[in-house]
Amino acid sequence: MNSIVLVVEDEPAIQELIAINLEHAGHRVWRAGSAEEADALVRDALPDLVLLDWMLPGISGLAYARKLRGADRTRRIPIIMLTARTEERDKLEGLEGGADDYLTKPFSPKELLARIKAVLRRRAPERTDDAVEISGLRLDPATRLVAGGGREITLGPTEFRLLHFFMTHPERVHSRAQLLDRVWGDHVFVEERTVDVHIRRLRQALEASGHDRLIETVRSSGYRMRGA
Amino acid sequence: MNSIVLVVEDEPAIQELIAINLEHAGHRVWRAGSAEEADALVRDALPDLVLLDWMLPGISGLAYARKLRGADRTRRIPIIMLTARTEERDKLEGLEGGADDYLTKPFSPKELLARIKAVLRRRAPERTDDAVEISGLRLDPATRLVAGGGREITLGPTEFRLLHFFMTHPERVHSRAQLLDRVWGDHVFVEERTVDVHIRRLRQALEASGHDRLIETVRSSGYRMRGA
DNA sequence: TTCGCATGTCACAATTCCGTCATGTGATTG
DNA sequence: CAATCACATGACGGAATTGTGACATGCGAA
Repeated sequence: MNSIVLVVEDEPAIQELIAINLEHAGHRVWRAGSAEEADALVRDALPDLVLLDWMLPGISGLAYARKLRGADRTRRIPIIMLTARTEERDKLEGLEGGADDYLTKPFSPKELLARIKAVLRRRAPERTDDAVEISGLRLDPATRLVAGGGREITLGPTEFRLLHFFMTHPERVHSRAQLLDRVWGDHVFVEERTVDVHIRRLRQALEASGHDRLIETVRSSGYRMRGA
Repeated sequence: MNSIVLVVEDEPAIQELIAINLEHAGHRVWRAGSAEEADALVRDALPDLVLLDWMLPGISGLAYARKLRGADRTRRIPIIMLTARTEERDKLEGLEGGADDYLTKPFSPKELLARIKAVLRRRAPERTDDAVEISGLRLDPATRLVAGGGREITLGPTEFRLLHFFMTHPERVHSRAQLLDRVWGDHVFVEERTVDVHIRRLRQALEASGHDRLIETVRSSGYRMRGA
């Protein structure tokens, strides 16, 4: 797993409790006591997920969620809202604000971790280290091994991440810009054509087992991996 | 076996009983009558496992478990909780608090030892003294002997621990930071590249029997031992 | 003390990988 | 059918990463 989670919570005791549990589960934790603090952190680098308290001094959690959803750079970050209220009304409002999930205090650490895992899997499955398999092509992040029909396949670091992303997001067409963003990462300045070259290298590596046909070119749009 | 076990128990008779049993089984035992005492010991050096009484004067066992889990330095230490209660609720809470296992008083020495062994095997198999063998390469912690295809292999202390760790965690990729953490141990201020040098030394030693090929470099990630 | 071994660090060599470009190829359009 | 467009491919120089030999240090045994 091992994701970076930004915890935005003004109550120190609760922040601490959450942080401890997350760290125990192998996540990296950034802490913020307010939306303003959180924003300062986000400006530097993007977390993989945000745990956001509903009630915050200054900008409210809900408002901050809207802000994150509003900006291109942060739109994709999964958000889980924390709240003491249990009313259905709030839940709906929270989800409308753009949260991916919603947790009512008090909650058990187990539940917290389960939700995080679920949300990450839904929104960013390439960040988990579960092995993926498609049509006899198997990729295992933990061992960093790729095998096609039994035979082992060697990939460079970038091709590995690229394939991992494709396999965790099959069927969908990804533009070069999207791929650069999600495989190369935030804040990179690279020619879009570079993607083509890496696609080429990936296909070449997959040729041995015939899995290169899984990577399809969608003219004038981008690339897509076949899921079956 | 020969692990260092920290026993945190306020009742002297029980502490004594446990300590004697553990020592008889070949473990080194540190004793503490409270969480505060335990903490003083832990500050100096890390035990391999903590036996933690649920009810303690001052900071409770559960709270202390949380604290251990909260700090980077102590997060990985296996914890077994001791309690007089048998209620399921407590058990769950204890496990959530981060305990690896849970022992209800009264328990037999045999059971205690078995649980310790099981927990160590699960959380830190490199701390048990079971012999390991992979592809004709055999390492026996008890006798500190390594043999490759019949021929004996001599290793320095660090290379031995490194190989032991690899053999107890095969296939997985380990980053240099992880290796430093788990092979070099606590309180190390060592360059990451030092790992490379020891990998080199280990490979050199394994060359004689051809087992050096089991240690693979995973560019941009770390190293991995082949399991078959 | 002196010797030998183990260790950590460095500098440099050897690889591998990456991003870019030039050019080729096939599809699309007018 | 020619012009154009989008992608494929091969090559290349430089960047990044890892391998390797050498050395200083520290520690314990002789």
